[in-house]
Amino acid sequence: MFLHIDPADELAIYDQIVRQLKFAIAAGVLRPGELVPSVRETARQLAVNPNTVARAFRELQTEQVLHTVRGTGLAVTEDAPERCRRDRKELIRHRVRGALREACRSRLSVDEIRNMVHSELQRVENGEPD
Amino acid sequence: MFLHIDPADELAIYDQIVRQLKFAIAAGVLRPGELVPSVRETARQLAVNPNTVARAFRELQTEQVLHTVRGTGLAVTEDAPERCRRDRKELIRHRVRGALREACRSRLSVDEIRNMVHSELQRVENGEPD
Amino acid sequence: MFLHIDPADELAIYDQIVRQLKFAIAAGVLRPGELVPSVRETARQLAVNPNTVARAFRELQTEQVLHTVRGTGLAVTEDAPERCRRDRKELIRHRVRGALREACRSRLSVDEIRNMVHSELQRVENGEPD
Amino acid sequence: MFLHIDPADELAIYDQIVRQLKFAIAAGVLRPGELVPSVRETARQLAVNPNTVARAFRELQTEQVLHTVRGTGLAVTEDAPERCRRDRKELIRHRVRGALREACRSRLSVDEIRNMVHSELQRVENGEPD
DNA sequence: GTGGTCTAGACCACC
DNA sequence: GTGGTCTAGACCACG
Repeated sequence: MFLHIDPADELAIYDQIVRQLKFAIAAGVLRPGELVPSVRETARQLAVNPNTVARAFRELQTEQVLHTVRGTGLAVTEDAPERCRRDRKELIRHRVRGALREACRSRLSVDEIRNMVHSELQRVENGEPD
Repeated sequence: MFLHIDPADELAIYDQIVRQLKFAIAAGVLRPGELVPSVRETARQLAVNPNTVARAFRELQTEQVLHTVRGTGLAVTEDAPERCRRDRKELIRHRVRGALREACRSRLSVDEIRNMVHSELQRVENGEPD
Repeated sequence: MFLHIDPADELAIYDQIVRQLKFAIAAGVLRPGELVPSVRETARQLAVNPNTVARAFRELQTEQVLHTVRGTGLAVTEDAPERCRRDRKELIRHRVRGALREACRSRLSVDEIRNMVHSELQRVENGEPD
Repeated sequence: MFLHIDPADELAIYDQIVRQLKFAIAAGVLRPGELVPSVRETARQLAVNPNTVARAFRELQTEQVLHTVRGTGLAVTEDAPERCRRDRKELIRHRVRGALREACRSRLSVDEIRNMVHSELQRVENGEPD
């Protein structure tokens, strides 16, 4: 299973599911044509409300990342990987930009920002926890 | 006036006020002992409800950044600057960390992350818009 | 239901709610992980405005006594009992100290203070009314 | 000067003045017939708003502790000492009772309350600060 | 004039 | 259903 929910994350649960599924497709873990686990099964494994999973999958259908296969389930679309790779970069870029814009607004000096970014980048590379 | 509300910001209005006031204190624009503009006056200038401003100020009181001077108004506490400078850094660090953690989860390569961060850092330094 | 509002109490309604909830947790009536009654339900039962209850609960969140379970409600945190027991004692101590300090300032003799405290202590033990 | 204002006290300034004046009369520091300092002079010495002092004195007149001496000022009434001694005890008793009632409501055991009261009583006797 | 409390009712996102 | 935010407007005590 490539999904996991972090209840502490400020992101909505359905959004965590959406993103992680996109990331999995972008990374090639899930390939075009493959079926994703059913809403019920996913909800059970993540221990979340089925409505939440359904909402995530609905959103992915609207974005044409998933499509229904009648009587069978939901499958990854042909051009999902391309779409997801594009999205992935934009999502991250948007978040990075937001963080840096706030750093700027707070009047931290550019050097302070640089140092902070570098130290945090190292933490992340090393997989250090909070 | 050092406050302005950005309706497009996803942050709650009261939280925008809280942060900007802290930033102003951290930057020395507002000094210990000074009175902040009254709730009503601030609400008028920002064109928001007085309750919203009151909530922001109340929060700043529980964080001991402001304290009431009875019948007079709200004043900046003696050690607010230190507190605010500390808070500012932690706030930014938390946000940067969140952005980088998501980048990591997205399975972007470290190089891609690095490049993105650097290009965004330059944008911010140059004050380029969205 | 472990909450009740005393309109005669000089304490603000939201503060009565805060304290009673803390006392209930300190006493083990409400245990970690349990959901507290919803804002709307509590407001209905106490016949006060939901905003007032929400304010009380919000305060308990900033004190880390409650935490939100998204879309579900507010739950008692793991270390709330310890926190509440500590708070309870400090709250009472502060109030007792205030009373005795005023007694002292009033230039009542120590013996008079002693006697008064003892007689009041007995009243309270016996549950006598005002 | 027998008056001093504690800005940290939760009691209103005018009430602090009222009580301390009563306490001074109860203790015989101020005697019947004596003039109290003028509103202006008192306000100057305490560094508070003259309105606040005026309110305190007005209240003391209503309670017949002070009375106006035309063209001269405010004087302590004949039976003020008796009145003030009675008031003093009731004020203190009320406050002590309030503290103990809250202690009781908090479900602290009687022994815990006893211990706390005794330790605080000693602190006060020794004039220890907060 | 100031802040503090409370009510009433609306709208939102999330589960 | 849940909590969170915001608006509107009232009332209070204090200085």
